[in-house]
Amino acid sequence: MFEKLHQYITEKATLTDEEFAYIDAVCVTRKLRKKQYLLQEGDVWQFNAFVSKGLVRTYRIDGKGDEHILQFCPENYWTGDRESLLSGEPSRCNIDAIEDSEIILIRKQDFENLCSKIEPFNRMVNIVLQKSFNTSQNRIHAAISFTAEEKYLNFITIYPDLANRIPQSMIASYLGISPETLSRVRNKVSKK
Amino acid sequence: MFEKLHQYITEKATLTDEEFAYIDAVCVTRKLRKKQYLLQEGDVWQFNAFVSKGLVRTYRIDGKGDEHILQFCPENYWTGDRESLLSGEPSRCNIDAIEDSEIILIRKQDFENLCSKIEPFNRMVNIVLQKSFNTSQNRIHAAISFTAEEKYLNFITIYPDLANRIPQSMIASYLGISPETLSRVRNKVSKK
DNA sequence: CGATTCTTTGAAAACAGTCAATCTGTGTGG
DNA sequence: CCACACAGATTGACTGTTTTCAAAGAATCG
Repeated sequence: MFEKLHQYITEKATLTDEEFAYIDAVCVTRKLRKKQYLLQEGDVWQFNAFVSKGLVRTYRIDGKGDEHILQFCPENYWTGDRESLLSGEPSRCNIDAIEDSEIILIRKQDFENLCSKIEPFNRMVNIVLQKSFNTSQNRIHAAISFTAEEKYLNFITIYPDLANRIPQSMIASYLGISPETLSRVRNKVSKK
Repeated sequence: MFEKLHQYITEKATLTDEEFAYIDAVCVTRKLRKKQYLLQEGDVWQFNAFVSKGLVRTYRIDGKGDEHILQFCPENYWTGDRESLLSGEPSRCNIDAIEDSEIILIRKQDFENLCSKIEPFNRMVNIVLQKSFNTSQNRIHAAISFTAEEKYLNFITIYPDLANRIPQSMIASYLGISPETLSRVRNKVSKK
């Protein structure tokens, strides 16, 4: 049932069978069809979510109704809205599936129990969080330093696998440029 | 000696005198004059750094030699380069003082020991990290969604106190716009 | 003060965004 | 299996924003 998550954890920490059993006991699977929501703006997000299959996106909608993508999350990565999770406030984000996906959900309280009960799990989670932070910092650097072309080239070198799975318009949204500009940039780049 | 840090911790966790003593034992103070470096690109960063007084900035230098500011860190916040700290690789960042500052440094290993020895400290650190992540996400949203004017207005509403302590050119660098554009934006805003 | 740095302002150029039309590919229903 | 509809991508022309470069004007610091 939770093989993907076991495999993921095994690569990063050493757990006993009993500890894996603790984890399994609090995991819930949710299947998402393409375009289906995992979280809608206004709801309170209460989970840690591990994507075991597929691909989801997190985005916000601005005053003009435009979407801005904060995160793409493929299999073997964690997603959710940490802001709502931490504050208990309604989320400003939406999460939905770009591909048919499978998500493993662990409730906030259960997750915290796992962390305090299973020290290697706790360490793993902490390192994942630190890496997420670093990833964010690097994205900020790209967003404030790069031209549209550089943003695109950076994206496809960092995420070569994702580039083919995501509609261009969403990549544009993620990079903070218009779909037309992205199209032109790609055209220009391909001519080199 | 470390009153500011004690005060900070006391607001977020409950520790015994003995636990405070553990912390004090691994703290090192460093004073920084304005413009002095705390970290230079190429060096490995090995600390968690608490700013007890003053204001520092973290920035990177791009291929053209331009600076791009990743973080402003005033008193009562943590700074450093988590990327280098986690990987052990040389840092791509510089950290220097915008004002004369006092920094409390805790070596990586000592910090981890504190975390495992003092559970409330560990929890506090984890929450601070989560909040830092959320702050980053919000900044990404601003960077990819907002116009220059919106970025500036957002900045001064989020950091009203910092706005006066930081040269405009640095705010521009932080926002990813040119100093001239920021000047024009401010002019325009002040006329409303 | 004088020197340096920071900020402002103007004009031109580069860049990215918008709007509208066309093209492409995909999937669906007849 | 084809025709059609639909969404996504491309292209062109235009607009608007932001950058760049240069110069002048403030502010700051020794």
